Order: sequence, then structure tokens, then C-alpha cells
Amino acid sequence: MSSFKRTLITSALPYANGPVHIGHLAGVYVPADIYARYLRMKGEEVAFIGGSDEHGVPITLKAKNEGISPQDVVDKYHGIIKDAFKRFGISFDVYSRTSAKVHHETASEFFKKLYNEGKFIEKTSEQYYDEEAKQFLADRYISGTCPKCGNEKAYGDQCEACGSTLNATDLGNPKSTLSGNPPVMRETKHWYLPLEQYEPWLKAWILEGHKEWKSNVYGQCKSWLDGGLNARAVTRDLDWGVPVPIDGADGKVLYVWFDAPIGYISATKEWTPEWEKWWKDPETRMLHFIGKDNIVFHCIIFPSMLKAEGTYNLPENVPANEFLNLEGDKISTSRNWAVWLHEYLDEFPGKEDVLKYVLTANAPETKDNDFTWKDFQARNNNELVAILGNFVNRALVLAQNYYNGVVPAAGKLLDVDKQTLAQIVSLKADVEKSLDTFRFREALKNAMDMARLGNKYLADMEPWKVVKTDQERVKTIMNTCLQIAANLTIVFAPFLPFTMNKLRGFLNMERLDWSELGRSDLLLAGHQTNKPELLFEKIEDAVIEAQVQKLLNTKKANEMAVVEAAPQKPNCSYDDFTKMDIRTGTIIAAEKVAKTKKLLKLTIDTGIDQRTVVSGIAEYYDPEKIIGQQVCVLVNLEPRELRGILSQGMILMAEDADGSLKFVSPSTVVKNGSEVR
RNA sequence: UGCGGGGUGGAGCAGUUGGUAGCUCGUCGGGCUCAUAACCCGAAGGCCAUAGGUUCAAGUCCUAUCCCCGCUACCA
Repeated sequence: MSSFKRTLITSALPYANGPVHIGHLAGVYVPADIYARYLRMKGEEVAFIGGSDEHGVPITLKAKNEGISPQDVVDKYHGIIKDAFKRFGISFDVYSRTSAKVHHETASEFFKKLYNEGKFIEKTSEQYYDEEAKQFLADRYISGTCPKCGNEKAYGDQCEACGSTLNATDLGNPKSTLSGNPPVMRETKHWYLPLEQYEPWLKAWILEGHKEWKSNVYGQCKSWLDGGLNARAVTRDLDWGVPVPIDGADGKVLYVWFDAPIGYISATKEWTPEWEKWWKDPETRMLHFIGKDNIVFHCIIFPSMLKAEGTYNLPENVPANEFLNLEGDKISTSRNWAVWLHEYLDEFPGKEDVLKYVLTANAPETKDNDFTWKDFQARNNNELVAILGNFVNRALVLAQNYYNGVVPAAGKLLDVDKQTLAQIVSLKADVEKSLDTFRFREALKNAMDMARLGNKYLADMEPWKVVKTDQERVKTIMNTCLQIAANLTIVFAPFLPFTMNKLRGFLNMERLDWSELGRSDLLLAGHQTNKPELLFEKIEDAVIEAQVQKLLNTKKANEMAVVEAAPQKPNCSYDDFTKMDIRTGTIIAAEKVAKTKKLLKLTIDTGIDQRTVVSGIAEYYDPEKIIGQQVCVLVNLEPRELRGILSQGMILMAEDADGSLKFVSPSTVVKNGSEVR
């Protein structure tokens, strides 16, 4: 590792269709920032790269929904994101964006080089085309009738009524959402990167060469490689993105996953004319900080692109984190289930470092973790305030009281003093070891131990007692305490940069390099310190309750939104209705279908016969408790086989706002086989 | 169903190459009073999901099973 001269740190490009939330921070930006600051303090050459990912279909859809241009959408969110990162103190050397000119040029050149060298394969396929809008339609741009549930507003990739995943060609009555006209099939040509050609090389490079990668990363790569790779299209029919830079490719752009990682390169170009040394010099170490959803792109696809190009370095490590949940639920931009960075910064001014601390201490490094406001409060009050803040305050207040803030000279050091100072050195080694292996949670704990060490030293030495009998000894004790405090400014600087600025102000000292950490003469005798203020303040219950309430309101709002009834379907004739034969029936047996989550195999007495019906209600009803339940059954539905069992009919269910299903049954028991109409 | 990740004291999490099971909070008891009612010490509480196996030694390695999460399939 030490054979590298400099380090290029990339952090996943946030998608500019929404602001940044705590999940992004915990997974990517906070650890990347800590690492960048740490290396800089060690005097290493570092580039810390970030930027907004501004292409792709979701942004064009959002623009269409809001009646603005895609550029307006990305301008808005890029602005919010960039500003929030700056206020939060993420120390990017450059924060760029993929709609920038330099990026379009870089991505085009990259594509052209691969194209000219024959690294792509061309394939022609048939896709829906809107003749009026004169463009090919992404799956999302097509609506039609869902083949599974009959919902007429299903999208080409998914039906939001029944949740099934679809292909655009499955839809009945397909319509373009652009013009409303039925689309036509038309041939379209695209370029593919034949990943399968890189498979043997990837296997050797990752599976043999990078066994030190985190288990979640390595495991995911192994799974993909073992499963075999296929060619992936690198272009799309769309008008928002980097145009495909070759003749005859009008109306085509680079697919986002191809263009986005190149954003790292263009951002570096934007930052420095010497960008090539960061990307091509073998003495540069490249690291990608990402979330687990990005593993395959950064470990398989982007390296294959770089390998195909031929002149670039490959990542040395990809420290991917798992996901952070919020109060037990998955964070979701569309459901507004998140703590948004820009809102946090407004609502908790001066507490940037508190959030950094909590997100690092509870980082999802090995598995998904949960962020709760109660935990946020506890970590602030019991750790930052009670351990770190309190130690600093104790030491500085005593120094004020005894010496008006002037650092006293140390006398002869006793063993206990020497041991304490020695422990600082060994904690330094611990922090380094943790940071060097991307264990930020552990590194932070190691740093915190230094504050704990200070508290213990102070409690054991009891200078407030000794001062009555041995003033010389107290000078030594206080000198030691102040040296510990001075060391804290270094060890915590990567984690809590704002707070350590403040602490350096109290101590009236300069910013020091990492190499100074561990010294016991950071503050010389006679040095004047300033009157201290509090480093952290307690967070009261009311503040936390307000945040929890805010989330509860979101939850309520989400439920209300769902409660809005689905729009009425088009009229059908009475004849259509009478075709359906709905009868009352009683469940006489029920059992879970083995190895499924949702399916119950029911035996129903329909009055006509006893038949088997398979129903997807296992999540809501316990098989033993529904025996004897009377239900309504559509008995003349075409029988269909589900997981090997022939289902002869369908149980009518009402779907509640939360998606749960309830039986529809007569208000009092009626004779089985009664017609429902 | 396939793949990936995980199952460790009341809660939330660590446990790096196998060598006395840790941390924070909470609980109980004690000490201290410089400090933001903070700090320090001590105690209770764990067959490390389960069953086998390898080993002088296994939370850690191997095999099987169960459970949870994510993506995936099933929801007539």
C-alpha cells in the first residue's frame, strides 16, 4: 500500500432527482471525507472527487411531470446538493456534474476510442417508437393495460397497481405517454460492451488479486462472475444525456451507467490540467467509496470499461457500505422517508459534526443499520457531551482557575503520567490501523478512547484535591491534561473538523499534522489558552420528539396519499358483468404452499363442489384461523397452475390502504353457492 | 426459488490472521465534586441461531438446517 505516491478518492455521484439524505452520507460521503482528511493530514497527495449524476430517464420523467426541462430539474437539485455538501463540510477538491461541457467531451472521447478500436458490438433490435414525437420510447414512456391485473395505466417497466415487473411489449393497447398515440415497432441499433470477454480477466483480478476487499463487495462480485456476464448496452434512445458521438446515431445517448463513472474522470479534468497523473500514473491509488447498490458498476463494469480503454488505472479498493434505515424503515426519496441533509443543516445549526459522529459511530459497514433520533440524542448527550466535551471543559476550566489559562510547566513525570502519555501513542496506532483498513466506526471509537483516557486520568489524579497540598504536582497533572486535549485536536480532526477548529481556538493553537499526534509537548509552558466555551450541548427531549413527530407526519401523509381511491375504470356492459360467476363459499381447509411467502392453498366448499384455490394472502391470514370463514369466489375464472397447484377460481379480497388484504364476505352467513350480483 | 448480507448479554453494535467474549446505552451498588446533574470504579446479565465436524484450542474454519434483511420469483 505504501508503494503509492498519491490517492484518488471518488465518491458515488448522487442522482440529481432529489436532495441528499443521511443514507447517502453514512454510506459514502462521511467515510470518504474522513479518509480524505486523514490522508491530507498525513501530508499525502489526495484528490477527493464528487459530482452530480444528471442523466437518465427518471430525470426526464420528473421534468415532464413538473412541466420543466430536464436541465431545470438537475440545476435545482445540483444546487441543493452542492450547497448542502459545502455547508456540511464534505471536503471535495471538486464537485462537478455530468451535464458539464467537460464531461460531455470526456465521455464522448472515451466512447469514440472504444468504438474506433472495435471494443463494442453492434446489435439491432425492435423497440417502440413514437412517430409524432419522433423518438424511441423507453419502457417508462409507454403505458397500457397490465397483462396481469388489467390496470390500464401500467407502465412499460412496471404496473403500479399490482406491482409486477413488465416488459413494454407485454402491455395491451400500448400508448406513448408523450403523444398519446399508439407507438409502432421500429428497428434500432445499439452498441454493447461485451462483458463476457472480460470475465476471465475480472476473475483473476478480483477473485485472485483482491481477496482483501470487504466481504460484501467480494461476495457480490463472485456471485456475478460465477453467474456469467453478458454484453450490456452502452447506448439508449433518449434525448437527454451525452449524444452518441458517431454518425447515424441521432437521437441516441450514452446510457447513464456508462456515462456516470466517466464523470469521475471529467471532474478531475475540471479540477486540474494534470488530471492524467491521477488516472494513469501507476503510482496513483484509486479508491471508490460507494453504497452496496453500486458494487457491480464499480467492480465489474467500470473496470471493464477502463480495461477496454487500456490506459487507465484500476481501483485498488472499493469500500462499499450497506444501507442505513431510518426508524426501522427503508429510506425512500419518493416516500419522503428520510432525514434530508439540507433540512438538518437548517434545523441543527452548528451541529454538523454531531451528525457526522452519529453516522460514523453507527455506520452500516458490515450490515444494514438503523438510524433513530433517540440514538442520535443518546450519542450526542452520552458520548460527545459527556465524554469528549466534558473532558475538554474540565481541563480548560481547571487551567483557567489555577493558572488563568497559561500552560504550566511539567515537573518530574511519575510512572502514571508516562503511561498515560504512552497510551496516546498506542491509541494513535489503533486509529491508524482502523482507518487504513476503512474501519471508520472502530477508528472513531479509538479516538473516543483518548478522551476517555483523559477523563480517567483526571479522576485518578484528583488535581482539585492535590492542589491543597502539592501545587507543583498539580502543574504536571494539568500540563498532561492539556497535552491530551491538544492531541484530541489532531485525532478528531478527520471526524469532527468544525469542532476541532473550535477546540484549537480554545487552546489557541495552530492546525497540526497527523505526524504530531502522540507528542506530549504540543503546548509549551507559558502558552496562553483562551477562555473555553462548550464544545457540544445537550439535545433536549423536545427537539428529538419534534423530529420524530415530523417523521410520523410524513408517514401519515403517505397513508393519506394512498387512501385516495384509484380512479374509476372505463364502463363495462351488464353483459360483461354477468359473465362473471361469483359465489359464496366456505374455506374448509387451508395450508401454506411450501417455500412461498404469499401463497395459501385453500379448499373451498362452493356449494357446487369442493375445489382448490391458491390465493396470495399468506402474509395477512394464518391458515389455521380461517377455516370456516365464508368468502366470495369467482368460480368461472380460467383455472391456472400456481407453483404446481391448479387453482380453480379466485377469492375476492379488498385491499386496504397499507396494501393488506381482507376477505369480502356476506354480512351474515348465507348458503354456500349463493350467487353474488 | 436463486443470489448476496446477517443472526453475539434488556436495546444498539464490535469482535481483524482460530488462543481467557468486548463497547455504548440501560439496570444495580459505590466513589468523587474540577466539569454541561457531567466524571471515575465495581456488579449483575451471553451454552456467540441450531446440529454435527476439523483442531491441543472455534463466535472465528468446514457441512447441514432454521430465522431475519435486500434484490428475484410466486399474489387468478
